[in-house]
Amino acid sequence: MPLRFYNTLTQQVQPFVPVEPNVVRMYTCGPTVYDYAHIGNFRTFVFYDLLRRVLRLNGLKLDHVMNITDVDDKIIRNAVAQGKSLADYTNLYTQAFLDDCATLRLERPERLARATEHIPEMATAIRKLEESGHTYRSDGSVYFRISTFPGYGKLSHNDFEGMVAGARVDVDSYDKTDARDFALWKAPKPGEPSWDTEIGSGRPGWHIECSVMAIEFLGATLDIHAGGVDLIFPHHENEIAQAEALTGKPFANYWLHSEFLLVDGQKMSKSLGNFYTLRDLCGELGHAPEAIRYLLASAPYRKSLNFTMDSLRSAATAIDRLRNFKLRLESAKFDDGRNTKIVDAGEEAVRTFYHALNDDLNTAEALAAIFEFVRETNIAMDEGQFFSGNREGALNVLRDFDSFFDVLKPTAPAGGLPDAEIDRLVAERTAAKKARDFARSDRIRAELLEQGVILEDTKDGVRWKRK
RNA sequence: GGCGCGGUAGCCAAGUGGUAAGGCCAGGGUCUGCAAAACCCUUAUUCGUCGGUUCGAUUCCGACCCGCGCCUCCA
Repeated sequence: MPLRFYNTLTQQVQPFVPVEPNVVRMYTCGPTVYDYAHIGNFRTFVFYDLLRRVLRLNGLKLDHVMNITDVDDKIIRNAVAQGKSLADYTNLYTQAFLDDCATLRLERPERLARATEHIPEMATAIRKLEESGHTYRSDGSVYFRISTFPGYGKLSHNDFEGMVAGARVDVDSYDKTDARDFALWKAPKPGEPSWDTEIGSGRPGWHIECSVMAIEFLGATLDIHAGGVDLIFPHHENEIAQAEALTGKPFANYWLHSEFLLVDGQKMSKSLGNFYTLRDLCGELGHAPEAIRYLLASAPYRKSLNFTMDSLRSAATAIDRLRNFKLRLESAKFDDGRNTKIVDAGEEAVRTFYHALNDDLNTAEALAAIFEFVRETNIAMDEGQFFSGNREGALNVLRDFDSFFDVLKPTAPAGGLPDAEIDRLVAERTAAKKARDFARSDRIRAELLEQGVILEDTKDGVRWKRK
């Protein structure tokens, strides 16, 4: 199946065709680095990662830009409150964000763009918008006049016609002339950071940052612009207005939006206080990053996903099942031969897997295909119908799975026994067991368990894994 | 009020105009010195409610009920 996505702009699932064959110019809205990101935020960042992977699976080369908003009201407020410079304050959370992304195995975009490093370009864009009559000034701030952009509302499918027609344009007013008008440039305030630019002193509004950096790096028309659904209005709507007023060209061909992570049926958010950071979950609560990644990836991105500790444990168990399967494939002894039914099942699973991913990233269906294969193959192994010639093919199914989901490799524990030491203890226990010294063998088993190592006695011998 | 999303088993969650994927939990079993682990099996006559179209609807249409989100910053 050719790759296809649901496009918020057209409200339809459409085949994905980049402007330039084989290359995808993509812009995704990144974090505002005023605090640690919570896992609701990371649902969207995981979505970007999956999006990148599915595009590459389709042979497309990526040119992906993600912004880091390192200047905004909250950042300024917090930095001032802590007596820190803007840079000191934002560097801390930028690094934390990047570390968290690495923990969740998120691929790095080709480019990360920090807003404060592109202020002159923003000023130039605003000047051009002023020259073409899309703006007005008020108290040193510059506002975008949405009545000058007829397409306003086309992304969020809001009809602002009546409002715009009825708006009285009062050039001399110091207020916004229309409730929907938004700030491109904010006047400097005492005690707050500001930049001297060709349009005067001040700092950029949030929306202009994305439009300008996207155009700067990727050109007037993007293939994909993505973000969370809460950004559709007003952020992305405003981005379109600015960018298209500036270039006269469509800003993005495909708009992709991920749904929220919910807690007890409500949006996870800082303001509601119902959030967990990655550090909360992986630190004191002891959850594995892979489980979080799996959970966030397991439901299709356009469906809101209810987060519970149960679902997180459930994700961890599901990963265990896959790891056990892999371990069994690698360690069990099989008779010579090859079962073509298993070969066919593997091919079918992989086919269904990719088919589902190409269908607007249907990760739930993709997972189902893999688990079905796992069950079929386990049964074959139980019945002695799985042979050495099947091993490689079955492992390849898992490799395909993991090149996308990326959860099979356990995150290395800090400290812990080295492999060689574990092997030694296992051998010691096996010897004790053979001598029917069960007290001793049980003691070694318990010791290893305490160190987070689980032993499994199988008919082909003992194997171990880390918890 | 406008716009958008959703209501499928105990929980999470796919899906199709032809009779309900998958994961977790639970129960049962295989294996085992005992365990643990692992593996297997079982678990929705039913898809928010009521109408309509149809040979047939969970799937299409209409109405209604409920939940959530955006409309101010927000992934």
